Amino acid sequence: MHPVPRSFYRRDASLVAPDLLNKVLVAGNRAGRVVEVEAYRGSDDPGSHAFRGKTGRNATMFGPPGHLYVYFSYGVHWCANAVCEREGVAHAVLLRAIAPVFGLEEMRAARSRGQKHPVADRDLGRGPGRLCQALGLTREHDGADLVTGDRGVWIMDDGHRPPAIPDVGIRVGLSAGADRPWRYSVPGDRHVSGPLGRPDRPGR
DNA sequence: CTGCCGATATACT
DNA sequence: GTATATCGGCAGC
Repeated sequence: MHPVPRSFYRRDASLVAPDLLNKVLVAGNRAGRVVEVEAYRGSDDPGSHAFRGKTGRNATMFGPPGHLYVYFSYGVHWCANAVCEREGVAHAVLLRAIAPVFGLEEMRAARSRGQKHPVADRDLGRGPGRLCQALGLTREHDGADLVTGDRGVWIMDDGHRPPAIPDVGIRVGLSAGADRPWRYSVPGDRHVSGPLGRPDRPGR
């Protein structure tokens, strides 16, 4: 069990993304296995926050690889990405879903606040906003180093390999760049969000 | 299960 | 003003 090294991230996000499947995302005393991701390729990708250049929000994407880019979405939810490629090239991999591994009750407490019913295990980390809520990731984790764990957040390799043949599909919630097949997930895993999490549905 | 709606920060027209 | 890398509640099936 060791942190994924910096060199892992210093590549095109569309190559890093499928390799992140089955890695372990750790935040404090909570952890989950990454089962769904999307690649965003900066200035080459009209679906990327970085397509039109650097802003206050996306500055972390332009920094060195192996750091966490966290942004606020729809004025409601946080979403977390692993920054890829060398400094100045704004590639990133959106962490879309985890299968909870450790700290389930902390996750459930974080996810159930202000809700009618306690959240089921399957829904703790199924979706990018839910993933951040379950792990307690917010603005204060933007820029965190995933290799050194300077803010208690790491991506670890426990020897569990990525799927030999991941499910591949189009990215969720975009209009610009919607045609690019840069969404990857672990086949058959029930913690995957959207159509790929429901076998024999469109999107496969 | 599906579809619609509201919440509302950030970036852009 | 409009769009967005989302989610939860509710209506209806």
